[in-house]
Amino acid sequence: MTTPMLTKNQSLVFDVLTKAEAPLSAYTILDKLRDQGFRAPLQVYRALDKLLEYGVVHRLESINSFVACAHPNEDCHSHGLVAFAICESCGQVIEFHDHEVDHRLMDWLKSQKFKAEKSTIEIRGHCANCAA
Amino acid sequence: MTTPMLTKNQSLVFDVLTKAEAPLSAYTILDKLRDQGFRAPLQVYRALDKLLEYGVVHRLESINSFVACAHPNEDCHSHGLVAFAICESCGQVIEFHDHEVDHRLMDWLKSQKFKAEKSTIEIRGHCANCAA
DNA sequence: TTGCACACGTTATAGCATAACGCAATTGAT
DNA sequence: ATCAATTGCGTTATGCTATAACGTGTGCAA
Repeated sequence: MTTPMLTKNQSLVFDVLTKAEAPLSAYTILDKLRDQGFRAPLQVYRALDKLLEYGVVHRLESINSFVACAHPNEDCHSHGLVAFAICESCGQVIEFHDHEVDHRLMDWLKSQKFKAEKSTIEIRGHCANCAA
Repeated sequence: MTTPMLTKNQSLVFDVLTKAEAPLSAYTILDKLRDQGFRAPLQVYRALDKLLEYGVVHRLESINSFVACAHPNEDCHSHGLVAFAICESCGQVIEFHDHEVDHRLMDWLKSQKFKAEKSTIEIRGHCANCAA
């Protein structure tokens, strides 16, 4: 998918996520945008829905947060599954794509005649810097 | 880990999950246990915490729900990562363990010097019965 | 110009999870 | 025996996450 022009709200939310060094919750984004006129959660969630649809933002299900895609110029939908390593100390996220893992999972799903639509692969732990 | 004797509350919660045909949210479990004297969410969450710790229950992060482990006699901690295929129509969950996927992910994590602690692999879509 | 699609704003509400308090039972070391 | 530590439990209150439902304005195509 090619990313359309972003609306004002979408741009604001995307900028906040791009500048952040760690994933942000929707409510944290809201707080960061109060000065630009944001007042309600829906303003954030609606922008996020679109950004997710465009593939420029990822949702981290295990921590109810959102990050900008680490591969801005590629198409996240085209390189298959995305995996995340999430540091529980510093919050940093490493994004990663692997065709081997993809294929293996897809083969299994196929053997079960399961039609995959969305996937979540998240590993929580400690990054190189934070691991004592 | 060997599973210790379950307390009354833990047994009640575990039974509900075992009998369920689909994952249940904590609040759904609460409602099903009101007749046995459950009154507050914490009663459910505390039991769930222990059952998760013992490895007899899994949490599905992407749908905020819980399922009994599909491999009651094995030790879920010993066979590494667990993956789930979750049907968005009927709610059915297929649980699955694959060493290939494990190793591939673990190798990558190692290359990043990332110390993994918890993992989430969840695929949402439609099962064989529900896929039109 | 009418109808449609879409983004937006607002209020209210639903759904998920935990903090903080106190009590009771158990265990185990001294 | 007794004291301290641990664990489970019950309750109230609260906080965080997400969406429903309503109405407005704008742009564009038939």
